[in-house]
Amino acid sequence: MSTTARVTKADLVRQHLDAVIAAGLAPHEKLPTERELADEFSISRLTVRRALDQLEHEGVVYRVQGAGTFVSDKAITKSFELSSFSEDMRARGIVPGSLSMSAEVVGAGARIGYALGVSPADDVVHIRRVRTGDDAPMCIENSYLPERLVPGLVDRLGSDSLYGVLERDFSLRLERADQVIKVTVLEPELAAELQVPAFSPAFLVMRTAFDNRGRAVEYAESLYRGDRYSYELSVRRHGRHDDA
Amino acid sequence: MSTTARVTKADLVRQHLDAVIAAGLAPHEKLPTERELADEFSISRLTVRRALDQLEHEGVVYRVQGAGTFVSDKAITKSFELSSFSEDMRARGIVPGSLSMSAEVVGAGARIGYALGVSPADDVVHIRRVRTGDDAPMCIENSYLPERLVPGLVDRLGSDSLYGVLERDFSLRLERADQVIKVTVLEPELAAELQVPAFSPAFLVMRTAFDNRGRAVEYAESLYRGDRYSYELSVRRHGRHDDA
DNA sequence: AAGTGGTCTAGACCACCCG
DNA sequence: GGGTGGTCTAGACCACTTT
Repeated sequence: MSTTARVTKADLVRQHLDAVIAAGLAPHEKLPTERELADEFSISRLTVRRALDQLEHEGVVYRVQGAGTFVSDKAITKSFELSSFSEDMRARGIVPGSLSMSAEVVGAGARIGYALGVSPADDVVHIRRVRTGDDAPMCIENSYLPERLVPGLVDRLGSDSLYGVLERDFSLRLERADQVIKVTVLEPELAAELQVPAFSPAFLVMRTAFDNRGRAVEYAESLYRGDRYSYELSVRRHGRHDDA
Repeated sequence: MSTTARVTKADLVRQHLDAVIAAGLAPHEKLPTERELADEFSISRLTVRRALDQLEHEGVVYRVQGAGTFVSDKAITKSFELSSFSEDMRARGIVPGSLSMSAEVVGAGARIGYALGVSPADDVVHIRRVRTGDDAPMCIENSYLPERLVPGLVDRLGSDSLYGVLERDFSLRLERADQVIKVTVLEPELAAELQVPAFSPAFLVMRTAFDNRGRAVEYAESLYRGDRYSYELSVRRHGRHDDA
């Protein structure tokens, strides 16, 4: 089904602890010690620690040196992830859809070329979509991808998700994205497409997505209607032992 | 000076690699192998991997199994971090300041009490500030903290940063925050405080910050003017070996 | 086939918290 | 002082990419 997805021992421990906590461990209750878990699963302590590292990273548990590992106080809103529009909507319990789509190959031009790190004269695939959530217009999205990385993409765009096509047909897996989020007000034409009053406030999101080799694969500018959409994200303190 | 801040061997390797990359390694250039670095520093490979884990996490390098570790393509907009307003502004090269501040102890009430996980009848410290960037109003911020966690806070609020006081006087270190970001338009009174036209678009940010034990320490509602402020963040694909 | 990163082991010592 | 998490070692085998 999914793509390789090797299950490690640390994964098994993490899932076990997820289940144990969900089954009824209250906030601030103590988990088994790392050495106990290592014995129980007949694995090394380091492997147990990798499982706990991830749970701590997600805010599910916290650790106190010399004392133990404990369940965090609050149920966590899932950490912010790179996700497609469809995944994002489903995670919110909204049914995603698409009103219209057009795709064509055009010259990159200065702005798009700069964002993707290609020459302004290079070809890019331009995809424009109006996305819906529960059948209401939600977002106008303009995506641009270097044609060189996705030859023939325009002919493969069915009703499938763009990210699905990228992974299946081009072995491109997006790993990271930089986003800049601004607020704006909608010009009458765009407001009409989103079925909101002219000059309504909206999010303007500029996203550059990169694959596992750090290559810019997609640059997208999206307008989300402000009355229906919100960003939810979880941030952490860094804690590098640096200076400056 | 700082708070303990033990320097690990992994930290030294990371700083070394940071410097090497900054000194002139181009995107997609190959770093030394993990085994070479382990020999060079006379440490174990696992320790080298911990340093590379962090650099990969920050988007500075990427790794390809069977091939090597490489410098990422783009200068990274630093991964999104929990930071105070002052830190945030300084990171953007803007001088932070404060126009006005008021602090008082009030009853939590339903909404604030719910956000902080305390009784609506409990006391909270309410801090209202108008924040400036390069001497222009940037943000109106209303913060609420459970009085029980920060007794006497109102008397200790000088010109110091709130987060600094929390750590120094109360040993509260904020580790994580959940944020919801919406767009809104500013009522005339608030617009006047931010020195923008009435009904200008703005960010409305609701943030709950937690300490290392997962206790809600601060709930804040902030209004950022939309013409001067933008969110910049970097997101990654998750890759939990889960399902559902 | 050789080399690389990914996972894992069975220990060790240290720093810290608690009874 | 005993137990806990934090760091580290010197190996090992596997999966993968490259030549």
